[in-house]
Amino acid sequence: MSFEYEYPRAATAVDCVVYGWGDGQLKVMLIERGNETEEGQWALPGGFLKENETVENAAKRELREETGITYVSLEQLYVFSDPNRDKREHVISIAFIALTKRVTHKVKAGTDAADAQWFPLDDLPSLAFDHDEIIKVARERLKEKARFQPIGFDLLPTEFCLRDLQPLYEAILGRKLEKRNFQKKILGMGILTNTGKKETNVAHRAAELYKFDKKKYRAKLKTGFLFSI
Amino acid sequence: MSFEYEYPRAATAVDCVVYGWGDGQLKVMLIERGNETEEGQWALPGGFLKENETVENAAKRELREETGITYVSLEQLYVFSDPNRDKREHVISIAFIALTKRVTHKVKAGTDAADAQWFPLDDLPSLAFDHDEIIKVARERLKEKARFQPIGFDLLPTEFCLRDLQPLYEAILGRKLEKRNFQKKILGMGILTNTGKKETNVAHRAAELYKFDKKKYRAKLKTGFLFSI
DNA sequence: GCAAAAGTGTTTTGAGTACACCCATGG
DNA sequence: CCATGGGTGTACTCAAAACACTTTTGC
Repeated sequence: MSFEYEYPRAATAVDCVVYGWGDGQLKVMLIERGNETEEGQWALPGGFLKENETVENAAKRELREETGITYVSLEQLYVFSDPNRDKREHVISIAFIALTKRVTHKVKAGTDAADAQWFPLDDLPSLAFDHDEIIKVARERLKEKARFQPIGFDLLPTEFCLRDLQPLYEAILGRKLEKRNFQKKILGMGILTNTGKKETNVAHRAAELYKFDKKKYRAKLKTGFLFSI
Repeated sequence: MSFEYEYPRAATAVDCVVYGWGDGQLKVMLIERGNETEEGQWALPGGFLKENETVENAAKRELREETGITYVSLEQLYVFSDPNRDKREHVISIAFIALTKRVTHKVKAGTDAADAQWFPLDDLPSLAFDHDEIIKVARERLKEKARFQPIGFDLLPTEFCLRDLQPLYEAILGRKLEKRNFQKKILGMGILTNTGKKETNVAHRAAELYKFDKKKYRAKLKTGFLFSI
């Protein structure tokens, strides 16, 4: 079967930069390409847009199919359209950033992917296509975004302590933060709820566990509040 | 002539939300569609991606062809990919935001455009496709972007006075600013150069003319400086 | 000289910074 | 009872906000 058009068309693909947080490091999910172009190379999860599908749905679908990852926050990152970015032909890629809480969940290689694995952001293998470029752009975006949007909570478990949050922000922003001021700022925003629970299995005073309160956050937004680190 | 592919492909288009500043108002450039789908409707300048062309170049080309606008700052806005956004078939649109200094320049309708015209942002005609949605997203982006990036200077002539800059920012941000504090903040940033020249033809004390100093701005950025209004 | 808008001084407030300290817990 | 890290108090600094004032210019 084949499809005919009056004018030439570039193929449309989606690629996802999936961030996770584990072992005190930012991580990115990569797949090892199966029986296709650039076989055996590590690459971002992604694939071609199907008929009558939004790019958002394509990204969700590919992520599920190739890595088993499902509930994540997805956001458009950038469009990469250099005619030579894919050796085969002109393929434009709509890149997405995804944030996930579950770095330890079972990752399952699927369709088109020989393997799927988390890699520390600062120790990545060589990548297929222009995916190193995509990751570079994504890294910048993550940093910018973290300054003014509460994305830290998307990378941590639902309940977390401030001792978990601070190193995460330090990793994203690439600089040290002062404990006291970080705590005052975050708690002072009034967008966290104290669960009353405490950390367990630590050899010192247990930290309190908080939850991000999306309702409070949205309400504050409407009154001109700006999250800012 | 026709083009055949193994799988179905959506068509790729680009659309530009071009902002201008004139008569104390934010304006958007629209074209009246010629001999095509939705003929006679007003729409954003844009069109289909050509073979081996980046989306950025396509946007530049369409802008030139349809409106005669050339040197502008262009930036990716968002990808609109609802399968029903175009009645004909699945067309995904890569939308761009463009800023231009020259609201009064000669606008020339060209290929595929019966007419091209500036419209005040708050008094737009009904639009083809999902272009009202695109403009809505662009409006939000402009506001966000203006908070932390010096885009105001892209909308004003190279030389301008603070009296011009302030109402522009008030229009973009949708709120009044205090004269003294605005001036202190902008000049305090150290990214403007006083040209030594003054306003002319005003019936009161002439304001000093400034230039945005891109070099100074870039240098400051490296030292951690953040533009912020 | 008067109207109009440019341009400047100054106080108050609150957030960000830096540093020092007390508290709870496991071993 | 001590090491470890959680949690708190507070002085200092500086930018943002609010408001009042002086200066320049055309008519």
